[in-house]
Amino acid sequence: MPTLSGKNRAKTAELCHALADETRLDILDQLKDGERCVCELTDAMQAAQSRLSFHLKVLKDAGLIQDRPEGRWIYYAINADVVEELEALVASLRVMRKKGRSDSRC
Amino acid sequence: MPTLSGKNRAKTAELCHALADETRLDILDQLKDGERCVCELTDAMQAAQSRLSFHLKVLKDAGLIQDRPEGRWIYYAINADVVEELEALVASLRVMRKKGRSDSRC
DNA sequence: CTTATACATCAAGAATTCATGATATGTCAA
DNA sequence: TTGACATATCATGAATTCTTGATGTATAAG
Repeated sequence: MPTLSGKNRAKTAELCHALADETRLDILDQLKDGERCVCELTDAMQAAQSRLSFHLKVLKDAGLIQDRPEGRWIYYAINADVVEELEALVASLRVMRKKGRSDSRC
Repeated sequence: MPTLSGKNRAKTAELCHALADETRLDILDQLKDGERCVCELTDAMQAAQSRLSFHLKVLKDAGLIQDRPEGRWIYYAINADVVEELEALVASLRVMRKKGRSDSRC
């Protein structure tokens, strides 16, 4: 579970960093409807193969996508579990309704 | 509304980039329970003032936080609207249940 | 066994991001 | 008006990230 504070904070930052690039958002948009192999992505997007490979690795290292080798191809798909964790993370940002100041002062 | 594709994609990347740093996650964690001025954050966290100011600007430019000047202090708070937009964005990553391959091929 | 295809990885450089220390701006108090 | 405090901004350098083109590896077809 990625969290704002504590020992998982670095993992949270890594997850968000994986989302912080337009090429990678494009990839996720392509994967939204199901798995795709790299050559399909290369066709659909305007990106050199090594560039795609680089970004797929960033997404995979962050845990956002999974790969499934099949013969000569490797199929990538969004990791549904991590998406649920992301939802929990964003939910933790919901502002407390009590606008209450703390008792600290400068 | 930040989206995966289309003209808001850059805004989405900016939002996620703002979340992709441990110092900024710390700041958001501090703001979770209500607004704080910079000096309170400086006390609570282990960060030089100029460093905090830099990261507050990143968060503010991305729309994640708002500021409210009051006398000599500036109070920062999480922007609830943007959090809701983030929730919608993450929801759009939910995997379609039909694992169906598309009709494309390599 | 040779060749083509799908993909990963590497090396080098450009661009961006971040940290730090110094300086600037504005507000309040004495 | 002088000085202290809260905060922003700037300049510099270090570190990280991204792109590109070249090379490596595995698989499959002929």
